[in-house]
Amino acid sequence: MKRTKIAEILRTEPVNTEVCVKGWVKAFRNNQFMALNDGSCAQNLQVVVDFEHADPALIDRIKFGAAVGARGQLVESQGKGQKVELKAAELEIYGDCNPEEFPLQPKKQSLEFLRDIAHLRFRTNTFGALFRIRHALAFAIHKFFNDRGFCYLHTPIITASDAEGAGEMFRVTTLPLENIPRTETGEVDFGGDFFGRPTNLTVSGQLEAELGAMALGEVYTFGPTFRAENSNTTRHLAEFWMIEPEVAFADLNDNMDLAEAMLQEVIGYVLTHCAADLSILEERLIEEEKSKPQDQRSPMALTEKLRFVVDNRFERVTYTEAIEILKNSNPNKKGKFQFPIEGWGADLQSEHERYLVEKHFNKPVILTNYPAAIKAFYMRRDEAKDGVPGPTVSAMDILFPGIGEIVGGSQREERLDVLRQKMQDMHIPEEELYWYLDTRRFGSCPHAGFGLGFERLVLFVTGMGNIRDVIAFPRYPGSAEF
RNA sequence: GCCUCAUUAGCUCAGUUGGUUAGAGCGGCGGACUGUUAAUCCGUAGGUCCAAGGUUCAAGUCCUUGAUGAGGCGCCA
Repeated sequence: MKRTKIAEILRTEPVNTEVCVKGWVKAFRNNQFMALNDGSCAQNLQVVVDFEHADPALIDRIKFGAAVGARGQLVESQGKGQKVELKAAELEIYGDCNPEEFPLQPKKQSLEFLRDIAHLRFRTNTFGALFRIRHALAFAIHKFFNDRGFCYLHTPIITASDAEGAGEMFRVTTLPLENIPRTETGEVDFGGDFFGRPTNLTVSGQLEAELGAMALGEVYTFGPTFRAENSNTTRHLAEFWMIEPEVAFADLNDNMDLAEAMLQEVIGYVLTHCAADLSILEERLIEEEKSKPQDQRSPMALTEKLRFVVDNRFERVTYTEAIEILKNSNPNKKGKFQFPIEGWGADLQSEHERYLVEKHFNKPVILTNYPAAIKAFYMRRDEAKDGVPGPTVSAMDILFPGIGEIVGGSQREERLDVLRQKMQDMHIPEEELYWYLDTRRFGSCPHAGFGLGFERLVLFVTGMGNIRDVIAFPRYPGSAEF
């Protein structure tokens, strides 16, 4: 008999029909009540076993974690806690699960322990909910761009340019590491390497996305991204997924509008489509925060926090205005900042960003028009402005409470002469990026785009604390298990 | 990479000023019960106290080094 997914059964409640379900045992109470979960939704289906007439050897194999199939009548439940249940006429054990060896237990287990058994943590309620939400977010992002006529562009994962300036890269090579070929001058001879030149894993698809936008108009990438930085934080991964839209004939304001609309729409999608999964994570968070002192608990529950982000405009502030706010802030005056605000020009530290987002504005903040000196070469130089001490670029960073920077983007420098000058100033070799400069030579136009760290978005939406817990198999310094 | 903290049963943790035989809850196992909701009740087993050195009559406890983990910072998405 064809199996029906539990999500389908709980939605349609086909009482008094015969159904077949297959899943994993979440609990077996009273020798009689099996809670079965097949991953299609957060809820379990209660399967009632006729223990008086069933084979005791079979009953004995119904253990936490076992894979089981059940066929029988779906009936209204006699007990409280569920509307319908399955009266099992036939049971089949697909895979036994020895409780003496199975690392998971039907109880709360720490996220750190579960990270060590990441191949099994999908089986927990928390990670089941989390990965369904992660999927919904990914889908909502594609839907958002598709609805607006964007073209999904697959940019290369292996790249030969190391001039992108987005951090340390992973080298890709087929050269024998135990016997590296050298040139006469002793340098590594990449002539015999697979691509005949040094190559790396991509740190960004942006430059290639710009090429696509210069013809397709509106494109976005959504792919794996790699950074070989020795970053040990709850917000960094060596392998993560990034969304990078790029829009022709768009300026910084269009860019901000797009990013804000996208974040609000995809979070809204999860609120309407993943209510049960969200409430599992919300409960988990509330439980976890019970052990924290009152003043360290979040002021809003998870769904309330998400609703707030969806319903309120993000605060848009220039870097120059932010410096003024920070300079006059209480923590700065009282010397509470580890890095005091000296004046215009320095990059903001995370304590400053946190103050702006979590204390001063208490909502997502878009910081714009940063000093040119602390931003990438491809960002568009602004016109000089009264009250702004130095040159700035049309950059924007979106800061979220608890996460920090979730989006980084800019209007791009479309003027060939200005771009070449900046590359020269920042020692970026023109010959390596001739193809990038060609877009400015032939039919250049104003355009803008941004990068969204997908795991940071998942982190925010699920309320998890560590980015290593929102990707199935995290890669970070010293860790590439599974 | 830097700073702080942690590592004791399968899991989560307690362990006093260095002092006899190392404790709990949950989980496991055995049994009872049988409309339960992380079922309940009774019983029971389970330990290289992260590793290696050191101090001491005596180390889970103090010191040194290392490993692993967590949190913070930097880099950034």
